[in-house]
Amino acid sequence: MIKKLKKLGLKLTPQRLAILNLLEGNTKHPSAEEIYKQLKPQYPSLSLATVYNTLEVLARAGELQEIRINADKRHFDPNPAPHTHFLCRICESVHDLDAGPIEIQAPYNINGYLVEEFTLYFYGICPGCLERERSKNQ
Amino acid sequence: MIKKLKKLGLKLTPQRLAILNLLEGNTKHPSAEEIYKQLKPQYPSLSLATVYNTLEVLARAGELQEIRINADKRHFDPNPAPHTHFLCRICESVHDLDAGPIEIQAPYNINGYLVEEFTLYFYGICPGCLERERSKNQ
DNA sequence: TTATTAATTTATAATAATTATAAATTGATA
DNA sequence: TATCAATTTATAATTATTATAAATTAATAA
Repeated sequence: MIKKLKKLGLKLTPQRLAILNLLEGNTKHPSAEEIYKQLKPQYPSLSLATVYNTLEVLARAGELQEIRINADKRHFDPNPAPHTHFLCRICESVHDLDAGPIEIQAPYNINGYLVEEFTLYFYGICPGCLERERSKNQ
Repeated sequence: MIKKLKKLGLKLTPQRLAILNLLEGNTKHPSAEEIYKQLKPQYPSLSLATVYNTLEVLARAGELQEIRINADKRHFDPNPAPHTHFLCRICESVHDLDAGPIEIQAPYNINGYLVEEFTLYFYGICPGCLERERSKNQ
């Protein structure tokens, strides 16, 4: 990971390492604000702008991916490989969701449109909220 | 269309009729701002808030659909039936794009997640911008 | 080890789409 | 035609994100 940053010609700053470290293996798909709030106690000088800058740089370098499943805010996934996501409309959590093989392979041409990438997002209710609803309605 | 509004218990206002009329058969997928600017000359008292309110009401009634393909702003489509869209990263225009049959049928359950709806968005370069790029690079 | 410098961080302001508010207006009904 | 709830309107508030510019710092070379 450190090697990757260097390879990209990026400076190794404590802020970047902290953000990378927080995201490593993280399956919660946090927003920039959430990342900021979680790191702030440990890095009191941390600025929200730095979080945005770092996420932007890392996303452009292909080290993570931005998830635009929520109209209100972006979420971030340390796994840059294309895969599908699910947004719960009750608790607003974002989950990985394997919907089986998806045959779309970008880039390709369709009706004269050059398709470079695509997003497939699922919306509904997550298992936790389904359970909670079930308990309530008893 | 007028019948539909009445059926929904919605008042028949000139603003609503104007917005519906503008969208009818419109394949440009305008944003709220664009709808507002187009109608303002003819309806000088029109407020942007009214455009948002009306679009919200009509979308909730299933008379049109919101397209969240662009991170910056929503677009609106008079066709409420599920179909796929394309966003050009050069001119930012939104187009209908038939990507062949999509087998996903909401609602259904996958891994304990209740999937109620999904979106499939394509990103790339539209035919017009491809042509323009081609001319430039000659 | 230290000086240099370009990259980065930081605090803060700006932006822009959307939503909330509350007063004024109006469509639908009796 | 009067009534009233629904709607419109102007405007302020909200909120995520981006821009700005000064201060700081990581990396490099002397």
